[in-house]
Amino acid sequence: MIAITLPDGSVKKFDAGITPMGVAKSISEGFARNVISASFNDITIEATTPITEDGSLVLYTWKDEKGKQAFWHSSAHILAQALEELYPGIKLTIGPAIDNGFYYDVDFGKNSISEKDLKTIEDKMLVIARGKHEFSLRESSKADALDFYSKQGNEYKVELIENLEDGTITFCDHDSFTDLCRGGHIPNTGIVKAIKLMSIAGAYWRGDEKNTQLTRIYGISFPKQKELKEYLELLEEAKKRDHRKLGKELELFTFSQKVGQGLPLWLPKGAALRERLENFLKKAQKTAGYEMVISPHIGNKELYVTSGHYEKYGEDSFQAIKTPNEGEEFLLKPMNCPHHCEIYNSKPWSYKDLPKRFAEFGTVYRYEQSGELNGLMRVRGFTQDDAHIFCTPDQLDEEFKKVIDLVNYVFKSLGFEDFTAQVSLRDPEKPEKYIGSDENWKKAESAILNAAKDKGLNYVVETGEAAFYGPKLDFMVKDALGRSWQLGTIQVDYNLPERFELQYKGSDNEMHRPIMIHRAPFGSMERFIAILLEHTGGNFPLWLMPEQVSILSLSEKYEKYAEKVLNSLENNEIRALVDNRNETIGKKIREAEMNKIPYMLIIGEQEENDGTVSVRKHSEGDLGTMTIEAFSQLISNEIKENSIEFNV
RNA sequence: GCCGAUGUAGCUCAGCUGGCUAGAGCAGCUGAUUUGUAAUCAGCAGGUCGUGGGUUCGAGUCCCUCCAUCGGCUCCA
Repeated sequence: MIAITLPDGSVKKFDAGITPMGVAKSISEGFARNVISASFNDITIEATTPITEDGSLVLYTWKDEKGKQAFWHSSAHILAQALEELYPGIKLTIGPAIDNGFYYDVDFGKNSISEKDLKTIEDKMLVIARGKHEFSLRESSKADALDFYSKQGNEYKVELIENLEDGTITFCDHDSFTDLCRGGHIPNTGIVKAIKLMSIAGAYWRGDEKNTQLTRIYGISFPKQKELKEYLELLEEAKKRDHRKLGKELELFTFSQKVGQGLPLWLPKGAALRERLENFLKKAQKTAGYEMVISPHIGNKELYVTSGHYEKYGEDSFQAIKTPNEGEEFLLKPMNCPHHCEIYNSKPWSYKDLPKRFAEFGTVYRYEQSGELNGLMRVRGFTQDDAHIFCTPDQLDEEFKKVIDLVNYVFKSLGFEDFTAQVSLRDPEKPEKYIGSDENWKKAESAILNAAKDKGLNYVVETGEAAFYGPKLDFMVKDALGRSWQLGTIQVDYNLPERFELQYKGSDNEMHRPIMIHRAPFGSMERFIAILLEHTGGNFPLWLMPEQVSILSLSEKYEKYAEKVLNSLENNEIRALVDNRNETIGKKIREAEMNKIPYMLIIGEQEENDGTVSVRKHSEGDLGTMTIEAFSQLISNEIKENSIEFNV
């Protein structure tokens, strides 16, 4: 007999060799029908794996993340089988489950497939699934495994196996198909009822550009047809919140081929929105002791030779600007920090002057790969809400924490509750990728980790993700499709102060090196607004709205009164426009609704006589009649309720 | 940059296996209408079908080049 501990803490006795499915059945037959995967002592196992010792068992259904992973991973096996049957001679590589579905990377050799072929593959997969073939894990010796794939000429699987230890290698069989696999499957293929292959993409073997490019097929599957339908509808809904679509509809920004790809043009409403965001941050930064500076869009080559960026920005970047002066070169600035270092260097400093916090909405230009450009999310010219803090080593921890406070304030004010913090450290195995001493890196990394812990941030640590000049703390937010984007960033830098020979006089009357913190709460205005658009669907907080109120006159007869209402609102700093066109009120309302105007004021004879306005709220409807003063109060209350004070 | 897809009026889209002057709705303009909570009516105008080549008696439709956009990969200061 063995003792099995269940998640609720209860312990049950079973004969050795009981399977998770057996345990599930002992709980209830109905529950057992839904169990598709399990983990034993925190190791994922099959629902059919016999258990031979005491331990704790968790059973997973489709509703659990782990269950979904097993489900999708198993679906990848079905995809692989379908591909092998349809395209004999292909080489399979890896096929994992991902957040939303699964993929399989395949080497099609000389052949290639296109999206037109997906339907055929899908149909084949469904036939396999309906066969209700059981997945069964089988151990194999390393020699046998190598032999199996060598015979097939599959160098990818051979490479994978070579990196595995003998005795830990398993294969998974179902139907006539077999694949190298460490496990984590559902009991049989029949549980997969609905399959949709989403897209085809190129993906490099082992994620390295130098390797062969494989064909990646993305798919998703569900235990019920209805769930697939719902998922596809969800994707359609997400498309409505696409910032590119909303940006066009709300006339916020545009792109022009003549201007160049990745170079956004801000339209009046977008520019106004952006200015409002900038002012919001400027105000908080003033409270936090920042000073605004301004630097030019280009800098002499020498500036970037000093900073170390010159050699880093090679042929894959915007090229240097030449002048009539022989040998003179300027670079379009890819970042603001070198300029700010020179601002720091404009005069000598005492430790009593520090910290100095120089802030600038600085526009930078980077030649991002064409395939990487994406609306406002990733562009070639963008404005960072940049600032550089120059401080003494003693001040570093506190300054870092203050920046976290500022970022928290910004995110909270704009309703980004759902973000993750990521601490990016260097890859200790590739020191050649980074500039700066080992000792300084260690100091900087621990400063970040301490601050993140102290501020109670919910963070993950990513090794090898650091900037080449220092470790960083990034704030990641998801877009409408669930893709993660970096917004705010805080980076410690020991390198630039060294390169620019920054210094200050300490209390000991000796010269010292300050430490530099780069930080940008928004990250960039472009990406931040893109994410804000996708989160709000264009229904920004009232204080940010380009147009807060639309005054809709019932007919041209009420033009005078409309103007009076407008003046009165403007006196209260409410942004409003009059719609005095010769159109029906229904049409004016419809257009205002579609333009997401927060409030509509309908005015006609009655309102003019009573000195009132009839208020309609976006997507909510009629709020009734009130005086202009009462309405102004309503607006200012709403703005007040949704804003937070920033204190240091 | 690489893999796959897309590119027709300001916007959203139709145009089947190549066949006469390329269509619709919305937006725009003109006129009528002066309106009570999500589209008033009528008329007009608007496109060298992303670009450049090619195949063909004939190309929006087929082939190639380039450009841009989208989904991924790689990269990311």
